[in-house]
Amino acid sequence: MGTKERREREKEEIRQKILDAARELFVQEGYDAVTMRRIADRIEYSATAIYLHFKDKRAVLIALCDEDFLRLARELQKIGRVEDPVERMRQSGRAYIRFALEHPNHYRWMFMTPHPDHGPEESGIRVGNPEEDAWAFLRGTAAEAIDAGLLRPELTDPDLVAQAVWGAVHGVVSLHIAKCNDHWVDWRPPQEVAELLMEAAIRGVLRREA
Amino acid sequence: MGTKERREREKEEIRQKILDAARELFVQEGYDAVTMRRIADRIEYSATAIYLHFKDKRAVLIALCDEDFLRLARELQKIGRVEDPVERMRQSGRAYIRFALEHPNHYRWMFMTPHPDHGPEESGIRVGNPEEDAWAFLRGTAAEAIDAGLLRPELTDPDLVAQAVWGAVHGVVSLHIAKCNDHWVDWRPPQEVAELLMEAAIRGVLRREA
DNA sequence: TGAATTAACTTAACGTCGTTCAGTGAACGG
DNA sequence: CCGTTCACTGAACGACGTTAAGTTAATTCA
Repeated sequence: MGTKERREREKEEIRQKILDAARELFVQEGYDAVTMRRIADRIEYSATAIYLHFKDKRAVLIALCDEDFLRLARELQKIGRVEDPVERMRQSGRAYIRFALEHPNHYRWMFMTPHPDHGPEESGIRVGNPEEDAWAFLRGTAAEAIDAGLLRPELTDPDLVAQAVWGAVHGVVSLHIAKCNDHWVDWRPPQEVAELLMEAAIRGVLRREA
Repeated sequence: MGTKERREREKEEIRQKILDAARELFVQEGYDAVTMRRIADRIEYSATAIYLHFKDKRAVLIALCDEDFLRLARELQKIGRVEDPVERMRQSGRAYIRFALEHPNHYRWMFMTPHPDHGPEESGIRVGNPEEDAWAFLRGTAAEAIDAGLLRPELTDPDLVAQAVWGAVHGVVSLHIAKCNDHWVDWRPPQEVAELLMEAAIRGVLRREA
């Protein structure tokens, strides 16, 4: 009587096939190439079949990037065991930038594209769990730095600090992704720019000079 | 015998009408609302008429934002007379953020959307002229700060420094534009985040503490 | 076993989009 | 006054996301 279970398993398989096809298109040719019809072609189904597994195209993309939010969180988690919160932040920044440069199309969709009301309810990630939620990891690190008295005394809001740190690395890397083909500017490697900015910001945020 | 001149004048007028209609749609309803057919409706022409004045939709958007690059450059120019380059940079950052928050749709298109090979040749702005080119203004300010010996001695590349500064303000403001509807994060006002980050970065980049 | 139900899937279609092409009619030049 | 040029239009093409109706096969129940 395991027919129901088998059906669910098969349904899950197709769901994953859709996501895999979408990811291939997304990575290789970018957002515009991810078309219901082209996804369907790759998995040898009709375009409308996708609607049996996802509400609409947006849901496909959200599910796709859920997987990548998880991957990002896991990559940050790798360096979660660094003792000094400031050093941990530095290394998180580097990992974040590596992630963005390795998956620019995903990064664009995840962090450079507005998603109307994309609340946690539509996602499978548990908010606040640092193993799944990269933001919780960053915020937690900032809070640790504050609690350990490492930062200047006027810096007491971990959200504010974490958002500033995020803004710094995001700014450098998203500028690079959006405008690296812009010939107005003589671009420097984003890693170098980010290293400079992070180092300066950290120095400016620490309680005393070393 | 001024018929040719009159024709050119009329053509320029329609071009401007197209841009104005496109801007209205863009500001009020965002990128997706800017449709050749909807632009045409507003100016009471057929959609194909637009192609007599612009190569394609992309050209309309580029021309539209050219005007806004100019506006941004002019707003920066207003504070161009601040003596101290560091203070000038601080105020430029604030002006930049104000611009982004006042024109989020334009900002998105200008700085958060990749434009394949958008070189200066397609634009009417003269590269390097700080009155028209905001990037030249920023880079120049960074160069001044370096030349005046205000920055730490290892900072010798004005491009690197200027790109870091740009990255900082861009990061905060673009994160806000892209994700302010994201309920995962308890967002702080972008002005506050940017102020914190800028102040920290500046402090970390100056040669000595005040 | 055979009829009824359910689920997965397809085909056809709608309305939108950017863009192209074959006209049309008025203004212009000789 | 005739031929040309010019701004412009309407219909059309192929793509898009999405919906509705129909088909087919597996499952359930009598």
